[in-house]
This record gives sequence, structure tokens and C-alpha cells, in this order.
Amino acid sequence: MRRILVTSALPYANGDIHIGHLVEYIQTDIWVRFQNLVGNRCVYVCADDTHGTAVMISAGKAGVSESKFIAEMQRAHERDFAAFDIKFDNYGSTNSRENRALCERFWKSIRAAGLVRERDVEQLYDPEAKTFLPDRFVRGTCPKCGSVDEPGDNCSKCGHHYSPSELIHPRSTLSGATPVLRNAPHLFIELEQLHDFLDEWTQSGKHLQPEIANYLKGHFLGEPLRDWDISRPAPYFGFEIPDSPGNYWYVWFDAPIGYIASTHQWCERNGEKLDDWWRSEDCEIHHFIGKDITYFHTLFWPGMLKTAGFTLPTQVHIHGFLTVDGEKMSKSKGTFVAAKTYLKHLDPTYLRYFYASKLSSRVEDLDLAVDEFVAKVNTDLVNKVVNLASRTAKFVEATGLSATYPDDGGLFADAAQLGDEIREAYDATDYSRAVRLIVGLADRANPYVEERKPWELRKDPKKARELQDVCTVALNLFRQIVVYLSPVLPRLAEQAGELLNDPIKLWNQSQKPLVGTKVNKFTHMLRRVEEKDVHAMIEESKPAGSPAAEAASPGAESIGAGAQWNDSGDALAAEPLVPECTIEDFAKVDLRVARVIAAEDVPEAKKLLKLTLSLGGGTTKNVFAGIKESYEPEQLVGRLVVCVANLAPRKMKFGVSEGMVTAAGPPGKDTKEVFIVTVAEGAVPGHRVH
RNA sequence: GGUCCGGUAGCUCAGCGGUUAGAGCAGGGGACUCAUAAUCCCUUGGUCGGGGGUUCGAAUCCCUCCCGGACUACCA
Repeated sequence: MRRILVTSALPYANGDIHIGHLVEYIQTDIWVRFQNLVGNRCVYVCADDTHGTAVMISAGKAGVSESKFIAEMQRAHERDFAAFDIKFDNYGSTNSRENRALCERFWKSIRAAGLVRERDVEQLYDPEAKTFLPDRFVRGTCPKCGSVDEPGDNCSKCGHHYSPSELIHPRSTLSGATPVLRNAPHLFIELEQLHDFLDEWTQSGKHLQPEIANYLKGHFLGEPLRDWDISRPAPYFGFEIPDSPGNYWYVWFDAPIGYIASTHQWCERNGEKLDDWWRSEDCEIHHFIGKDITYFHTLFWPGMLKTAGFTLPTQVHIHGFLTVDGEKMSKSKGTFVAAKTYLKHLDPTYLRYFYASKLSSRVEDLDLAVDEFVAKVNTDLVNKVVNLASRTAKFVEATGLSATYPDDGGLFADAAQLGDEIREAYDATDYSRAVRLIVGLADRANPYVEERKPWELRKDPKKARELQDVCTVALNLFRQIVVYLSPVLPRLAEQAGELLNDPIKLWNQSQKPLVGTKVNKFTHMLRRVEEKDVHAMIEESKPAGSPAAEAASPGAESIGAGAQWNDSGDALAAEPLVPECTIEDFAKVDLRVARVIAAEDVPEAKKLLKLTLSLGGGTTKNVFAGIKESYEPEQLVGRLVVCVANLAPRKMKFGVSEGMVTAAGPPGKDTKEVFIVTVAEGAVPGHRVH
């Protein structure tokens, strides 16, 4: 029996769980359930990641204390997870007593190992909000190309990387104030001292997927590792560093330690010793994470564990992101579906099955194509698997299963033998392979029923025995499949257990037929997915007023009497007003109505479309607009837009842009949520906007 | 730009040096009626991205080109 401790990444306490998160939690939960099913002892811990500037700011905006904010968020997270049958042995919080104690313990070891250095860091400070600003809370003009309103780390126009302090006219996205440079001492961990160890650990071939090991080798381990800035000056929501008053551990220092803290809570409750789980050769530790946090889990974290004398991860399982119909999840397209929105429309079983059927051990993105989702769930689960029970159970309601298992031509035995292969696939997190093998069994079981025709047997009282035998076989094949699928579909396993009066608890139940039990009245186990429910879910996930939402309900433009304007303040808060300007300033900008007379894709560009704008009378302008991710060229031709007509021409990679099409959207370089500015009926190309 | 991963039937993918390249779904034809318009049988469909090479033999190995995607930490 293996002893295994499993974690999923700690969700950040600053937003709801969505279907993207669920890829990871479902992947992990399946693995944990599988391990327990085959008789290993597997404990699954997780926690909310609560610290950092983002939570501090969100709590401030909501007008509540941080502790209240994170408590509410945690309640919501736990509720969502439970609804998807994700079963943690302990769900903690990084803002816990246990975590603080462990952080202090780690810190002591790291200090003692001589890894900590203090160094002054110049950082932008918001004098109005009285806080230091992480890069993403600063925006300004790119020092290289002069593009305005660029993020604090790199320019979305020219791609130039810089530090936020290099921006021209920087401003805080919190208050709109001009940030000032302030010096503050920060504490750094000199990771380079652990370089040899990390080389060996990452390249051993045992702990990481090969592509990850390779990536680390190429990107980081080929040169000296940079020092890691692990402190933040007050104000900061987190733990104050005991020997450095006024400084707090950066959230990424205490977050992974939260894995141990959560385990500690579980140990306390269950009379276990923490050292048996985190400082023992006999216990495996498996982390499941997304590819975005690879760096932290494969370099910092092993380094910290090594230094503090804890067990190193046996394996870090890294998965890709979720895409929907081949595209990144998008709020405006309604594919950024919150867990709770999903639950209003669809059964969680569907998503568990679908993800399982798509997941492999590779670091690949997983695509949820709506058609495929519907087809897979309905054909595999309902039509094939559940069908086995629903077509035979009622024939043996009265008699129960036969007392001895009849001859089935080797079907059950063959499927039992396949168990090893299925088991290996699960263990290797190659669920798509496991599911493929299992569903193949249903493809062999249905023809058996077809051939033996129980519906004819029941007409002849003399064949009652044969009828019972045929159904005993069919129900056993069904049950065997359900045992194999039970890590993925715990609810179905429970229903099958109830139907046949024998709860499914162990993998071995797939190896021996069940005989002589009563059979209960069959009730529906799983409804078919309706495509309209999926679409309703996506509709509900769309923000009001997006181009997509408009397209879905043409004619919704005329705002009826019942319309409500309860617009949230989020958009404004995300990008506060800039300092006021005079009418003369405004007059310098010549905004004109223009007609898009041609629009073409720039194949090499990620975000740009090439537009030809007509100002009327043959005056045209060539403009490159960063709207490719939101609009198709065909949608634009013929439309009236508002352009900045006197903007100095700018040479871009693909040609000269002679103006700019105005568009609204949130700050940031993400151009998936842009909405071009159009003009009311009657305006003609050439009209100036006054 | 660099690194990595892919490109096999309409779709999702399996096969990764050895008999005429497979599955599921979709399409076509038929059967059945126990079952959630479920199931079963038959069937159409592919110069395995292009080109070159290694080999008795290549979808599978090597080279090269083309196409698609991901990543590119000092954000959380």
C-alpha cells in the first residue's frame, strides 16, 4: 500500500471558481479517488490562497476587512468544489495559525542556510492609496515607442520590456494618482546557491513531465538563477516577517507552505503526525498544478523544501489551460463560465466525464468544444453505459441476480483482464486512455444484450431462468464498467451500488462478478445533455452589452421601459479617469466619422487587422487596428466608425498606420474585449466629432 | 526571434520500425423495439502536412521545409 499526499494549486481568494479551474480539481480528484479505490492511502489537501495586494485591494473596494473578504470567498469556493464532487480531506487557508508557524519555520531554515540577502528595491508607490504598486497596477506611456496607456511591464504595441518606473507619465490604476519612486529594503532568496540541487532534481526524469524538465533546463537552469524577491513592505495583507518588522512575506512564499499547513490541520483532526506525511521517505507527495505556475513549483518550492528539510515532491503533474471551442475563455463570448453558473444549467457529472475523456499526462491545453461535449456525454455515458442497466434491470427486479454467474462467452473475464491496463492509465494520469478503454467495454456489452434478446425471453415463462442469466451478465458488465469509471463518476458508482445492493468501494470489485443480490427498481441515473442548456449557460455568462450578446438578441437595442441600469463600477475602477484637459486640448484631436471600405486580416499579426477607412470623396486612410481578436474582417466592412484622423502616422511591422480606430474596453493588452465606437444613424463619413 | 508540442478518415483521436493503416462519433443502407428518439448489423471515407534520406521494410527513425498551438519567469 502506497501512502500518498496530493494537492491541487490553491485557488486565489479573489474570484469565483470557474470551469477552467475545474480542469485541475477534477483531474486531481479523479486521481485521488482512483488511488483510494485501488487500496492506497491517499489524502487530498487544498486551501484558499489569501494573501497579497490583489486581495487587499478587492477587500478595500468591497468595504470589508480582508479576513471577512477571504472568509466569504472560501465559503463560495468550498461550496463550488463540493458541488462538483471534489472531495478534499482538508480545505484550509493560507491565512491560518498553522501556516504562520510553518512559514516561520521555513524562514528560520532559509536564514540559517545563508540564502537571504537584503537589497533596496525601487518601486512605484501610490501616494493617494498609500501603497506600493505591483507592475500590473501601473500604466503609462511606453518609453520606447510612445504608445500611451501601456501596462507596467511591457508594451503591447512594440513589445518592449521595461520596469514600471521607466514609463513616461505613469499612473496608478488604483487611484489615478501619479506614482512616485520609493526605495524600500526587500529580502531576497539567493536561489542560485541551490542551482546544483535543482539541476539534479529537475533533470532526474522522475519528478517532472519531460517537456517541463526540458523547458526548465533551457529557460532557467542554463544561466545563474535570479534572486527571488520574497518580501513586500507594508501595507500588505500577509504575514509579517518576524525578524524584519514592517516587511511581509510575498504571497508566493506562504502559498505553497499552505499545502503543509492544510495537511497539518488534517493531521490534528485525525490523530496523525505531520512528519509521517511531509518528512518521511514512505510518503509520496504529488502536486497538481497549471502550467502558469510551473516556475514556482519546480524551482522555488523544491528549493524551499530541501532547505527546510521536508520531503521533496514525488511528482509535479502539470496540465494546460482550458479553451472553449478552440479559443481562450472569454468573458465577452460567455465562455468564462463560473462553476455556479454551470451548475444552474448542467449536471457536474458531464464535466467530470468530459474532462476525463480529454485529459492526458501532457501539458496540453484542453478544448471544450460544445458539440463534442454534448455528443460525448450522450453517446458514451447515456446511450452506451447507462443504457446497459436501463434496458435490463427491470427484468430482474423480481428475481434479483442469478445465484451463480452464467457463461458469458468470456466477456466479463476479458474486461477484468483489461483492468490492469486501465489502472496503469489512471495512475499515469492518462485518463483519456482509460476512458477510451472503458467505453470500448460498453461497445462489447451492448451487442451481447442484442443477441440474447431479453425482451423476447420474458414472453416465455419457461425461459425465466435464461432471462435472469442474461440480465445478470448485462448488469455485471455494467457494474464492472462503473467500477472502472468510479473515480471519474462517483455519483454513477453510488447509483449502481444502490441498484444492485452492493456499494462500489474497491477496484477489485471489477474482477469478480456479483451474484445473488436483489435488484432495486431502476430509476434514471443520468439525463441526456441538451445543447440548449449549454447555450443558455453561455448566454448567462455573457456580460450585458457585449458584441456577442448583441448578436444573440438583435433588436434589443431599444431599451424598453423595464430596463435597468445597474451598471457596476468595476470598469471605471479598473481604469480611473485621467487628469482633466481643456477644450483646446480636446480640439487638437480630430475625430472623424469614417466608413470601413476594406478590412483584411494580417496573417502574421496576432491582434491586428488592416483597415481602409474612407472619409468620403475619395480620401482614404490605412489603419492597423488591434481588434483582430474581437472582430472578423467581414463584420466591419461597410460600418461607420470613429477614427482619430490627425494622428501622426506610425510605421508598424506590417506597414504604416495613418490613424486610429476608437474602441472601448478594459485596460490591458488583452484585445479580446474591445468594442469599436460606432455612430448613430445619420452621420456620414467626414463628419467631425465635436 | 527563441524553446517546446502537434499536423493520421468530415470531427476527436489511437497506432510510433514489420502482415492489405485503426476506433468512436458524424454520413449512407438495413434490423430491432427491452432502453433516456436509446441499441445492433453492414457500409462510404485516408497518396498517415510536403520533399529528401536511412532500411529488406517507415505513419513510425534522420534531415529539411510548410502549417497550427503553447511558452518566453522578475503579475497574482
